[in-house]
Amino acid sequence: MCSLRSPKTISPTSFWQISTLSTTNLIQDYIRDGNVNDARKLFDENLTSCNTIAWNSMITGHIRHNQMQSAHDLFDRMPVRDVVSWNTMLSGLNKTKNPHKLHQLFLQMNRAGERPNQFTFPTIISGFLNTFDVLVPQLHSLILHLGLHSNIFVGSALMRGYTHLHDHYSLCHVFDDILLKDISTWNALLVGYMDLGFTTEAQMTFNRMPEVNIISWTTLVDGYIKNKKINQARHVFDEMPQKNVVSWTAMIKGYVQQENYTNAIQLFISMLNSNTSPNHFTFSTLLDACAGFSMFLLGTQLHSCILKSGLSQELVLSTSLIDMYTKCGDIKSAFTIFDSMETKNTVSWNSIIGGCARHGLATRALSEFKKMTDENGVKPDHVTYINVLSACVHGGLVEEGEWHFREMVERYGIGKEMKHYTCMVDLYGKAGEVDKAVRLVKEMPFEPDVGVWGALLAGCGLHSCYEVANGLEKLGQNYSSIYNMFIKIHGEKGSWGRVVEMRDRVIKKQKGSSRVELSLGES
DNA sequence: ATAGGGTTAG
Repeated sequence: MCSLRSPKTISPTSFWQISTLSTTNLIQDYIRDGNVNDARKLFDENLTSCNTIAWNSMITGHIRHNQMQSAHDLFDRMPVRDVVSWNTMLSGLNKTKNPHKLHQLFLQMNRAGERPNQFTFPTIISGFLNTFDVLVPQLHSLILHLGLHSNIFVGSALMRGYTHLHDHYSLCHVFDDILLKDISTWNALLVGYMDLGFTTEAQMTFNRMPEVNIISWTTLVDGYIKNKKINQARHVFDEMPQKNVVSWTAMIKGYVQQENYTNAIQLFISMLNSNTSPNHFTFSTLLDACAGFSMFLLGTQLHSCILKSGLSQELVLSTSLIDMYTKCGDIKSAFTIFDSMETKNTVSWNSIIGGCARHGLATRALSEFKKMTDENGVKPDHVTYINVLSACVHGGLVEEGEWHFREMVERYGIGKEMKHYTCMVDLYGKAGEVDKAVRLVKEMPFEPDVGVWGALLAGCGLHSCYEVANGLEKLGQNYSSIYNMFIKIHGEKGSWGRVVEMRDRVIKKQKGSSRVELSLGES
């Protein structure tokens, strides 16, 4: 018969165990309530008696509050790490979107002899997507080796991985390997089929699913949109038993992509009428349309809606608004929003610098860039430099442009992309240094695209470099839109025979020309 | 104490 022990019979060791246990429980309670500070205080006070569970809980608490550095410090100081400690750290790194550190920690885990389990793989696979996609089959073989392939979470992660690799066969294979499938598993198959362009298979899958939820419906709608079948998407959308903000936004986005603004706006109004509140995704999508097509009035109306909705502090939305205002020609409003932002990220700075460049405010663009990097310590990315370089183009600042072109690589390790070369070619071309532009095109590690040719020829046209343009003619003949530039140059020279010849080629080749061609040479 | 599906910005 078991009875409660009297305090007298408790030995020092069990006392120790009890106090450890209650400390651990208290820490867990604090963390569950979102109170990291008190948890940490208790943890520090009882540091020597804390067990691995207490350490792990404390790490989880820091990660939940985005205190990755504190989490890392604790992890490094831990006397004993178990698989949960490693998994928790991995998921923390995954949350902060740091694939390289994630990769390193995973390798470290293996080196330390800790065997990954069913919690490890979903985290690392999702973190590896877009960066280490190639490792998916290797991870798969490790998973098979450890006998984790039938796990539902591991399987779903693998399905996403193979979708990214466009491996239709393995996608189905992994799906079949999952023993007990739930609705998320089926949804992952839907996404996979849709992303790989198998709309029929996706529809068939949807039809034979044991149950579907609003995510399955939305996946189907979005999948049809991604595969450019807007009418099918709308058909499914109309059939939906209920809709939420995500499904409305997906459908609106579909129309925006089709440049069907009438339907997009009508749908937005129906959405409001159905008592679904738009969120920042919805507004962002609509603002993007306004920015792309200079719909200033609609843009300002959306701005009012955003102010009323209380979403105006959202970083993404402020950035979309800045972009809309600069592209609609109202740089002043753009700055008003920009200056009122509490936190700014790289994209926010990019949109204001790009806005200045577009408005010909080269000096302002460059001073904002200085503020961004030197005063605020925000790291520029490849888009920042496209904007900085195009500001230099507008200002005719050749030497400054060259300097930034070098700094980009040497100081920030950003690789030179075609767009950056296009800016430099444009910069040299406009400044009359056509020879330098030609040299740059020749030493560029890419096949020049239509933008590079356009920039180069615009430079030739501007400075009447007949000889250079003529020498380039053969090279650029795959691009029909280039011919207009030749017509101008030949015309200036009075070579009317060549003009007529070119014009004939333009007519022959320019069938189905698009907006892109009209905007040649502007970037 | 740790894990997976659908819509954002240049």
